[in-house]
Amino acid sequence: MKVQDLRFAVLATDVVLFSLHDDRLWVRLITTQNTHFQGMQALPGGLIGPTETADEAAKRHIEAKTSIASAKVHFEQLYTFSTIDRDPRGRVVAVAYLGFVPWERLSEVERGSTSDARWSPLKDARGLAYDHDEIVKVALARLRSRVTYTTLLQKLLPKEFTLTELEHAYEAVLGADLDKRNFRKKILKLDILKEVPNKKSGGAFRPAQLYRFATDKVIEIEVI
Amino acid sequence: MKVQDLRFAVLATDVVLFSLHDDRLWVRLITTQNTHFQGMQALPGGLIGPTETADEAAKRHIEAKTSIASAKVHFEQLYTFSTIDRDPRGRVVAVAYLGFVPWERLSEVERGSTSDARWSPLKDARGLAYDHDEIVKVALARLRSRVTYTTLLQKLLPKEFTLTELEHAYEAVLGADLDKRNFRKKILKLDILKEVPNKKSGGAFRPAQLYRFATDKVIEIEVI
DNA sequence: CCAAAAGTGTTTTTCCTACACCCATGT
DNA sequence: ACATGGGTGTAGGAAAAACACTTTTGG
Repeated sequence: MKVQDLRFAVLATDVVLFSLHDDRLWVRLITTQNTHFQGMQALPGGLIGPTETADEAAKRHIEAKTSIASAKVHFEQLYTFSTIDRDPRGRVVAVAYLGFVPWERLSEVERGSTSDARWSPLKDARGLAYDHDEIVKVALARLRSRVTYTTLLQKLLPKEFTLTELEHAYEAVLGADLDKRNFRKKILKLDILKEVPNKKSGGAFRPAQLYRFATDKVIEIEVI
Repeated sequence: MKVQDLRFAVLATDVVLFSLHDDRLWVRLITTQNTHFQGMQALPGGLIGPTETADEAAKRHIEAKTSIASAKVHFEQLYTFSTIDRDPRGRVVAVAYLGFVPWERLSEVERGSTSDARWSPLKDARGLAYDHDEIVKVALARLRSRVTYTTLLQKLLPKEFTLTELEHAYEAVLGADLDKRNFRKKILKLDILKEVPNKKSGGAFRPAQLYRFATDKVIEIEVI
């Protein structure tokens, strides 16, 4: 076997970029240029270059394909998909990533749609090109799992938030209702939140205390 | 950019193959052939071929490099390492796997050492070639984490085992002592074990009840 | 003063923890 | 009969679950 023959595969990355808005999970989708999947929706992604890591490629393609500043996005490696015929153009091995961005950090243009990219409610994100339905399925399972034993949700929330907003975030991701009083007792006892001086007066009702996470790092916690 | 330039990387797989024996974790190591790491120990692994998935390559190399039948091994994808200079020979992206094999299922030759391959206590597995120290570190963290919320340990135990053996397995992996009575109550309440009719009479003491896992599948459980 | 979400406490039940002795067997 | 690991119960404390009313604000 010649060295050239060893380099048979193209390396790519695909990103499942999540945001949380309107008590629902959203995913950023693009319109694929691949003629085999004419006009279909797909996950943003692209090739990994000779001088960059998979992480760097994921960040680069998020910027290029979805017009969202990658500095706002928290990335985690998800899984590597290496099925032989997953791309009809040839052998492409994809290192898939999870991305998380707080809706509140997005600019008007980043929230918007173009003919090339848009936010879609997660539950409508089906019928995607390639094996991207499968990737989204794995992504959601990983997200749900990690949310129960880490502080990953902070990457989907603004810096400051109310306990009700945090509870709704858990409910949206887990697809389950939580008891308000028990949730508050539990989350405060974990000692991962800091009260901030300000309150959020959102309308014709009592203003809510704002909190932030004590650290920017995603850490392991007791199970929610 | 020409198509040939896109195929710059060699794809490889490395396997952290664990076994449990003598109340300790062991890892299968090989002697690397790479001249840059002359005579050093490394994880078993090798190139991914044009007509196989990463999973298939991991299985193939475990057979070829460590003389252990891959049918006995439970594989899980660990992480993909894509640092640019991780292999001095050129760009190699490695899809790393965890492997688990019950010591009791190994044949005499599979348990043994050759000049090419051997079992090493996990805590002695340092100073490995490439970035394999790092891969082992990630592997142990993943193993410890998964053991607490899944039935993964079944892949390191024989089909039938006593509760004491199961407890010792948890203690070896987690590096912590557990209370015998509380452990038994907890694990039995989870309802994942089946009593089998036989007992294990190991010597000059009361024979122990044998159990097996109710299912071969690794499932999620409450935290141990 | 009304609508809307914020915020709070108690009781019951379940689970966790700590801890020590008798049992069945082989030699 | 003794040495060895197998096997069991209980009490006290902590955490989980279930559950409803008062507070604060804007309109």
